Amino acid sequence: MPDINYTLIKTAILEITGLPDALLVEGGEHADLASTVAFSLAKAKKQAPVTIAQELVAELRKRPELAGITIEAKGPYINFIFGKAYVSEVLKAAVKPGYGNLPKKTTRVVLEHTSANPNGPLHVGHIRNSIIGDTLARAFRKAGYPLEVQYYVNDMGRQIAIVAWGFDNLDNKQLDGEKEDAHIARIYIAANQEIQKDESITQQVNILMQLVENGDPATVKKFRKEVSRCLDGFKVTMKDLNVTHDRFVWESDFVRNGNTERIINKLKRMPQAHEDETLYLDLAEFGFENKYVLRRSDGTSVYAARDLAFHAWKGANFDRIIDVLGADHKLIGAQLQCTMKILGEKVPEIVHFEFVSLPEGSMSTRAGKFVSADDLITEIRKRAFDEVTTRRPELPEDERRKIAASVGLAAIRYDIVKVSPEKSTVFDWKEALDFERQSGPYIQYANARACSILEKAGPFNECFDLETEQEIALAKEIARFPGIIEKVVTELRPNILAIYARELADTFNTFYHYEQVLKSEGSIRDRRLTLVKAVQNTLQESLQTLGIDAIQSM
RNA sequence: GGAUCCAUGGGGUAGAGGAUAUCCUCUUGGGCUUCGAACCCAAGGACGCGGGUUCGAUUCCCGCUGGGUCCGCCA
Repeated sequence: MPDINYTLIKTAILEITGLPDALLVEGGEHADLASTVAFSLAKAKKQAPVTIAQELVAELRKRPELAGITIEAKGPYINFIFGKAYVSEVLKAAVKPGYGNLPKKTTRVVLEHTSANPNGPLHVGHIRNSIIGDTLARAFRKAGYPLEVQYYVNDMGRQIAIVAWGFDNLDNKQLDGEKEDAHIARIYIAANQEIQKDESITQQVNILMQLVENGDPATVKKFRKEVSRCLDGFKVTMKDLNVTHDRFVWESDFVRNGNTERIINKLKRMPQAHEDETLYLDLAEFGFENKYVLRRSDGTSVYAARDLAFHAWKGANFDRIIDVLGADHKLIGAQLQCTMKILGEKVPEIVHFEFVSLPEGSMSTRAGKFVSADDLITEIRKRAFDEVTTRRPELPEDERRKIAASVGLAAIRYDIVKVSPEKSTVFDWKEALDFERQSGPYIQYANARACSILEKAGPFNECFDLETEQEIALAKEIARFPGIIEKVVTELRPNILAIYARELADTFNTFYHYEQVLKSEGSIRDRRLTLVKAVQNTLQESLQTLGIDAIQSM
């Protein structure tokens, strides 16, 4: 949404009509902006909306500040079409590096994402979290926010105790070429099978959990070793996905440094607190029917208590807290928010995404039912390499491998980020491996094509005066980019950027097929090259914000 | 049982209180001695059901149906 024109038009309508809302809507193919105020004035003025629209247009046209905008009534709609000066301004901004960067902010943001339990490799559900989180992180940085991205390491949960038990009691050899996280999953799955057979093992696991909570050095060391190994595996996967964290925060630190105990003591004094065998909060007055347990009868803290301590710490160090969590965390997320609020602490904003399941049902690390992100990455690179080899047989192999890695990454990230977080999805190998058409590679291709034109063109004089319908349509699409970045960070919906990037590529492809660039001459060639430069820059900025390589050749 | 999210062409998806509902796939028909066909153009096909709010609802509210998720001294 073009800010200056939007504001001018809105102000003018409000002044003329005296209404509280200018009822501005997207003009679609009719206009750049439209207003439906004529409808709402109809009853008060006792006139037909069509008549009112015509009168308003006459008034609006008298306004000097709207001189550059074509204003016309079409039936009851008032349409605004922006002029050439506007388009020139857009182009001038869009050819510059960093187009779409928003003014620097001072609000310190902390964003937590992925935070998968270190008991097995990241699977295709976890990476939905990673990719939504990482894309949001990139958008926040582009929007000018100082940002820290954190991974919360759950290193003292029951699953880790089960892993530790498995390493102590089962055949724990790492297989040849087996990645650390895959190794841990294998032991974890085996240990769970043993527990199924022999319930007394649960008792041994409980003891391990008590030991770790009390800081028994040997047990702490054991837990930490396996958790670190698993994280090493995660880091490889995340590097392949171009996902980065600034800091890994360990859950056990919040027990060790006393923060958990401190927040529990504070919570004990709350009217909602109850202490019998366990310590829990009754949040019924806020609509939660179950107990919010903080401490077990054996005195150990549960996840919720440590999570509260973690969030209190985040609140002390940052102005805005954002967590990316799966739909399974909706209830505990809401309880966390509720508790932080009654404590008078900063309340985190939570971005929930719905589950990724397999055609045969839900994924489960414990049951060994999952598709690992590593397998997906391996497969897609293989396919991308074949595709690159078919299209570009003349390139040396290492270059084809590099392109395949970028294309594969684009396919995975785009496929995941393009879908609204609130939609649950079913993982499908065939669709995941299809990187053609409505995909990341499609957008990369548009960028590569624009790069190729610019390279062939050589030096040219920038010209910002566009003429044809296709040129102007493309410039207006380019104009939307900064507003898209703004929208992503205010609505916390990275899919908006994914859809925009695809639409920009669509518009460029249509332009490309309608208008000659290199074969045109003089100022026509100059202005079209300028436009190609602007769209290339915008595609590149969009792709980079999506965490996708804007490769120049593919 | 309670809570919560989702429901758009055959399949997958976007969108928004307003003008002819987006894109991919699919089917059919066109376009490469070309600025890169991982592309473009044309045609076909969809807002689950019932109420309500509104000048106007596919979009907001309620109910129903179907599906996901959650309701543990797990995390």
